[in-house]
Amino acid sequence: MKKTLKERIIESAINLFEKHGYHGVSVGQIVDDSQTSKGGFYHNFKSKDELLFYIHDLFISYVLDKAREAYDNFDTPVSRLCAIIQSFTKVFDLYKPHITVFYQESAYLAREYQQLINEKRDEYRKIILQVISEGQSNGDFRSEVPAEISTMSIIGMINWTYKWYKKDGALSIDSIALIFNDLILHSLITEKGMKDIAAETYLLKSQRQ
Amino acid sequence: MKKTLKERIIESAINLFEKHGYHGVSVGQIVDDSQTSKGGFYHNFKSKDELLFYIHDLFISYVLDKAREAYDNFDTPVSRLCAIIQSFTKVFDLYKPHITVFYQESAYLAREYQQLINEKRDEYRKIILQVISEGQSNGDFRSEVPAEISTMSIIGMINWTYKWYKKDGALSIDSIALIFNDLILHSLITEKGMKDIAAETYLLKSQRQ
DNA sequence: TATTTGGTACCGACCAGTCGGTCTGTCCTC
DNA sequence: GAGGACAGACCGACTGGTCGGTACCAAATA
Repeated sequence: MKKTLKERIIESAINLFEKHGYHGVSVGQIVDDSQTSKGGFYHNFKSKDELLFYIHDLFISYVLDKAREAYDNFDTPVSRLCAIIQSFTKVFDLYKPHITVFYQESAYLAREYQQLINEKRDEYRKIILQVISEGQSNGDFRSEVPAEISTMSIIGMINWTYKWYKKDGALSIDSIALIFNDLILHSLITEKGMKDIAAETYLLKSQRQ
Repeated sequence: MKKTLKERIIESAINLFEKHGYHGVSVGQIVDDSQTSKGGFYHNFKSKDELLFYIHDLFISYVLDKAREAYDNFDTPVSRLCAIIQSFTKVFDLYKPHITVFYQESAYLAREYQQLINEKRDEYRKIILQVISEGQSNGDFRSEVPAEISTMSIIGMINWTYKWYKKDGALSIDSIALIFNDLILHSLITEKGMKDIAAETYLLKSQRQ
């Protein structure tokens, strides 16, 4: 199937935005890169602002779906959390430019769009919070740490990946996801949680024992 | 001591940039807010770019100093790491607007300035990497996890604070710093490390045992 | 002491260029 | 022949930066 003009514009925009930032790229440049015209652009988008929104929405909607899926497909806090971490981390192979734009340029979203995005972002956060809270209730996760802070720590730790991850780097995104699982589980889990379920399957094997 | 015009300009700029982003604020607005003129501005700064650099440098230099200090004042991996985490986290009370600008707008730094900033940022990262590596060598930290990833995870987790931390929120920055210590230590430390030193002093007390 | 000099800090009207966005027109399809 | 998809010349607003000028102060001169 041939790419529509709209898709071509979005693709050009994402790549240019990732490199030079939203304000570092003019509509004229996007139009050149996607081989169209001002007319073609404004036929498909109400404004440059709306284009920025599209890019945001593309990513956050995808990642939110994945999180819901992960939640539904598993039934313990540990397995759910790990599934979410895995899916979240793996998104970087596919959506790194989107993510970069998402976190660098979201301040420039028009108010109306910002709200729509924030709702989805909050819902995403709530899913993680929910999983951690459930884990604290059933004793799998330590209760000394406020679930809100754990949630933000996890999100921060994974999101930050966009600052350093290279697709052709030494570590694949899958191994990075495993490491994140290991780090996060170690920081949250109780002794009970460790025995309770097959948590070891989510941990890296030690070379030392 | 009276504030110099340069200081006033920087202060205005930081606050405006935090709210509206670098590109959302014109030199004219900065000039109005700091009660000066275009002339006054360009007498103190070569360009708007240079002003952005100043703000970046202010923050990264401070935080780098603090990390060196933390390293020098302690002599075990665990205590050093915790001191760095503490000092890093506490910076948010003082420099949150700087940090916001630092991470949202660094893409727009001119190449020449970007390099200067990157050098300091890399040095900072190296200090943390060094501490973790030393801990892995002496057996305090687990060796299953690559030190590079642990480093980036820590940095990401703490940096992300700028997205959600509110000065008048439920948790003080000091308690947040303690929680970070707890989470990070749990994720890195070995059983030996736990016994070896008084690592408990850095962990939150459980309510359950 | 009174006056000149020179340098620094600052002022604000102004400019050239760029940007997002519009509008009229053309082609192509149904 | 009507309506959607796109082309591209064009516009007004605004931006970063300039430049001739002023206010002020300390040192030099008389």
